Amino acid sequence: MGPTAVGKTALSIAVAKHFSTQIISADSRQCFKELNAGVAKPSPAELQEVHHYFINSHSIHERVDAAVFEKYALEKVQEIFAHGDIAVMAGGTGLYIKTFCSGIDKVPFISPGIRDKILADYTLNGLEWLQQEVQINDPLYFSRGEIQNPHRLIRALEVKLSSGKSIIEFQGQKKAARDFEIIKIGLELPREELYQRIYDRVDAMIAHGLPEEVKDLQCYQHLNALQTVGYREIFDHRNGLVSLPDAIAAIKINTRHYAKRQMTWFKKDKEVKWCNPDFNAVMNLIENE
RNA sequence: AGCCACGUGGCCGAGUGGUAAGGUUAAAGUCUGCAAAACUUUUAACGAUGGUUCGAAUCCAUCCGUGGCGU
Repeated sequence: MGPTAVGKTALSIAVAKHFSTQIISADSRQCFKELNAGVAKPSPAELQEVHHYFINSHSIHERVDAAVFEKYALEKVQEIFAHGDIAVMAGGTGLYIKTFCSGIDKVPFISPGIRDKILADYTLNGLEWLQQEVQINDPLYFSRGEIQNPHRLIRALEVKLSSGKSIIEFQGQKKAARDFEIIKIGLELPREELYQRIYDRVDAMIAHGLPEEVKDLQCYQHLNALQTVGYREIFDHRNGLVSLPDAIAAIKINTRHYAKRQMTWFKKDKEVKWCNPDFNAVMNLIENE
């Protein structure tokens, strides 16, 4: 794991080849086959070298979330273990990695209708309405949860309306047990170097046709999968809100913010062993475990 | 060397006499079903000098700077 552009892809391929195994990507955007120029997937040649799961495996029209990933990745890791002892996971989506490693609290199934209704009402009536609904229906969450955060409020509300119970009652369940060992390795670079790599990557994405790709996806700009750094900013440009140079500058800033959030997330996990994105350094960490 | 306008935090920007909105950047952080998402916190400014006034970012003068017009 590690921030975007730190060098996870190349390193994970080297490690997977060393162990003659395969890779499960843990990236919430690279799984979409419709997204290419903006999400820094492994190249076709790299995909040829080592088999990757969760790359191009889903469509932007499907719902993909942490629970979907958990189920998918657990299945695939068993397939890999059928042929060997070691599997490699590589990615930057902290929540997905966490869910794979220790599970996610089980919450009863929620019918799609409930969520759609809440979303529609929220879009129409705004945050205050949402807060009121949660206050009325789930005072427990309202007193303890993040009441400024629409996502969390919507989640709390759908769980309450669907199950009759507060989402808080479902939280804090026992961590899932896994029947394999996990070694967590974090890749890091000095901030300045990482930022330079981010800038270079963004310029490369533009050169490799991100604006054209975005053009073709514009009719899907409302989909969650398109709420993605690189795509949103170009949508803004295409919608006449900003110039292309300004959009590119915004992509660089937003990618930096993203990288920072990733580092904040990963740093909290004390099980992570940190090193530079260097093959020998990583192999040392693995052998010491 | 004349006329006009302007000079507020890194940037944008509100504020015409009562002690400085907001946005953005930057920094730090939160996180169990949209996570490349969403959210939270923090820092910091009235060009300079002098004057009027109980009180000036707001009014006056001079200077400095920027832009425009003129020459």
